[in-house]
Amino acid sequence: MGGYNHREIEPKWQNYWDENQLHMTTNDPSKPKFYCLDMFPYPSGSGLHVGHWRGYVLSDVWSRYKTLQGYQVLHPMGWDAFGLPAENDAIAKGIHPRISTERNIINFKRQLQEIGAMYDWSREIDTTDPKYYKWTQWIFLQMYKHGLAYRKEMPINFCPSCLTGLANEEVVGGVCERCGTQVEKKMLKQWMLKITEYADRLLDSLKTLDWPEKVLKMQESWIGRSEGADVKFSIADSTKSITVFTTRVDTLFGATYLVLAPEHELVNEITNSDRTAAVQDYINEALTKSAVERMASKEKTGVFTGAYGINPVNGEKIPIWVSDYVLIDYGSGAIMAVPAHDERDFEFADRFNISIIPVIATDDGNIPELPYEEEGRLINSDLYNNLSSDKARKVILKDLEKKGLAKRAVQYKMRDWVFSRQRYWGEPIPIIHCPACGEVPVPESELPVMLPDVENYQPTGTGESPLAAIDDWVNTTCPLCGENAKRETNTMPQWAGSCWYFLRYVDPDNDKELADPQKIKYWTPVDLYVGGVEHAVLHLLYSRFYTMFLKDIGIVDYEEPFTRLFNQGMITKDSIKMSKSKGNVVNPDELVQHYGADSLRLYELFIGPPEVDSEWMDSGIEGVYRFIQRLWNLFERSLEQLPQPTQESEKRRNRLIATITERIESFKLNTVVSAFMEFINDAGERLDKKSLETLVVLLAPMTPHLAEELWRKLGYEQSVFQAKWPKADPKMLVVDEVIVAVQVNGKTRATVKVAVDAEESQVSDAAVNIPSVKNSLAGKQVVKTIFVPGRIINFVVR
RNA sequence: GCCGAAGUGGUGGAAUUGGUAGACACGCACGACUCAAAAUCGUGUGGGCUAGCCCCAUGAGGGUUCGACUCCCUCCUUCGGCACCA
Repeated sequence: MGGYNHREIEPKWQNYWDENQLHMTTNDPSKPKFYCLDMFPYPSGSGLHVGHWRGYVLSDVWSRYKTLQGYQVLHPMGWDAFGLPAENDAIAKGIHPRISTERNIINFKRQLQEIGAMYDWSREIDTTDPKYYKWTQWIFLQMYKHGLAYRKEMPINFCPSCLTGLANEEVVGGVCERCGTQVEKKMLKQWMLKITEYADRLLDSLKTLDWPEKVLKMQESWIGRSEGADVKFSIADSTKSITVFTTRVDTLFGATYLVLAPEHELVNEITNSDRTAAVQDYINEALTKSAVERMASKEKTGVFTGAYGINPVNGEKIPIWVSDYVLIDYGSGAIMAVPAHDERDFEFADRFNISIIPVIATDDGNIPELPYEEEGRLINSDLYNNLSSDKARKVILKDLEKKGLAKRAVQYKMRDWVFSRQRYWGEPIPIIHCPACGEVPVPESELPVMLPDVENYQPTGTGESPLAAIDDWVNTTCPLCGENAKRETNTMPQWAGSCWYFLRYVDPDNDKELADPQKIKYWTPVDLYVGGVEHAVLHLLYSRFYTMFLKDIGIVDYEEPFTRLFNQGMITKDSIKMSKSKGNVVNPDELVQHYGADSLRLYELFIGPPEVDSEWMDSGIEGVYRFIQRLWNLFERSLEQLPQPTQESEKRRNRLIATITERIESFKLNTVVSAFMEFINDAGERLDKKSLETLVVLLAPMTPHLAEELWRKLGYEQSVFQAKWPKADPKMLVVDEVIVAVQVNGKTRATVKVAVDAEESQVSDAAVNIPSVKNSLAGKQVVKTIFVPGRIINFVVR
């Protein structure tokens, strides 16, 4: 007999699991499978803090729970190891990113092993391993061959600090998501992935996902589908025309001017000669402004081109302006402006004295205050007057369609994905540029295109990556004609490796294909995906896109990679996110040392509802540590002299099974812990053997080391994870006595203990005799009695 | 500005087809053990007063209901997302 000593038992069982390979994924096709995946981390130099652990504990609890339920569980871990921090480190200290990455991985792995997580390390993957990125490049080639990867000269978001182009998704509020520097627009020839081709599929199949509402909403609004029409405005005294996209065809009669984005290709062509100087000045100014400056300017700016368009519904001549409030990369880069019914147009028209014609009245026929953006009834619209907005849209569109002046159109906010980075530490894009043959994909047999060593990691900032300086790597021969050619020197973004990694875990060493089709079929898609909500759009959208593409080329047979998603909340300290720079990081290593991994695991669960942010309190872990000790002592006491099970203990035991199972299933893991605490508090001096056994198995997913130790104390020779998750006997869950609340006019005056199936009259008789109830009823007349069996009885009195 | 989530003791939180608000834990107080402390164990702990068979109380105000943390309306605060997307 001795006190609870985690320092002894935790290493012991970790070694045991290791030696007996208990965390290796089994291969028994007769069993149902469960694929439980963590978002793999970027192995940073700062190591893991208790906030990171929350998700890992959660997924581990589920993996162990499913194992106990007889599932064959795949629970792997790996490294999303390409990325800027390692590269910036390399620039600053001259350490090769591979060296620092390897060092960081060792530390991460040690920490993960210390929580006792049941990862199958034989399946560990690393996105920077050529054996892995060979397939990242392979997927790119397939996309290229299917016309989904293309190169385009375009103004992209460029971070002057990271010296690389960024995807739209990586720009948050006009600044670089990574370093917070204001991004600039820069014309660069970029590799793009045609994610917009999948826009509708990405939107539609959101419906099929068991994901947090919030994430679904974010993806939906990111994709930003809107339905409307392309309407053609011919240009007066010209053969050209301007097409605009609008969702409000019903307001066409109110269109009093047109606006082109400064970058619009027709601007120069249509500008009147006497306006050329003014227009040029305006464009030059607009183009040098950053995105932030463009948005920040309070006042609308613009310039008249001197040209006029013809409104297709009434033949009116309306002026054509240029303004930077129209975006070149949405719709056609041109709009029809309806100042009466659009706030932005109103502001602009007001400033430049352009006429404002209301064409929508409220449903009761009043002309509302302008700008009025709601729908209503048409006015000033010729033969369409009096139609509702909805009806008018259909009719006007139909009439214009007949004349070939409009057609139904759909636009998305989502843009194609800027896929190239001018950085070193990423997957080389497997393309060769040949003066004669043009872009030539590297033959699949020559993959991977290895990332060469360089002497200088410094980005050039010229639109070329540091790879461009390595002549013997860049210079190669064309796979088609054999003549001298050059390699593509851009690399892929960090997201590339994480788009498909869930597939690689099922067959990580395969060098013939991405993964064995049988294994893909058996294990994927992922049943439960656990990670932070910060990836709600970026990673999860890209990964869904990749999966749909892989379905189209026959690699997988489903559209969605992650059936169920769970976002764990952040753990804060002093109400702010933990970070090294804020100096508020709680290091798990010391806590493991002091309280043990089981206590830390338990506190990570107990701290609060797993999906919401929770504040870290050092005293909190004390509480669960004490609980574990009380539990341990209860075991020791009980084993000295085991009592026999009683009807009462059996009921409590079965109720515990039901409660714990239900709460794990519904992810109420904080209340799982409190259920155990209540059980122990009610247990009395000793527990019978059956109760102890049940308790140990139920605890095993949460506190695996402790459970394994106690399982041996109960006389078992095998791992507790070979045991079966118990099932509650429904007969034992029925209660025969309940406490019923007695209310008078809805106020609880007393409680009364009655048989569960007691009739109203019985409860009523017992209730009215309770002094406090009697007093409340005195001198009053009971007009109504509400009786909810097993819950309340309420006397309504007057 | 638009969309969404949340607001419960000193603290973290529990309670949902509307039915005893505050489980469980932290903290605190008192007691036991001890020379003492720590640890441990036990008891108490939403607020108020006139101390009861009382009143008030789930961000504020209203509503529905026999009964509201829970449903509806208005507002406040905090957090998250989007933001000149036509």
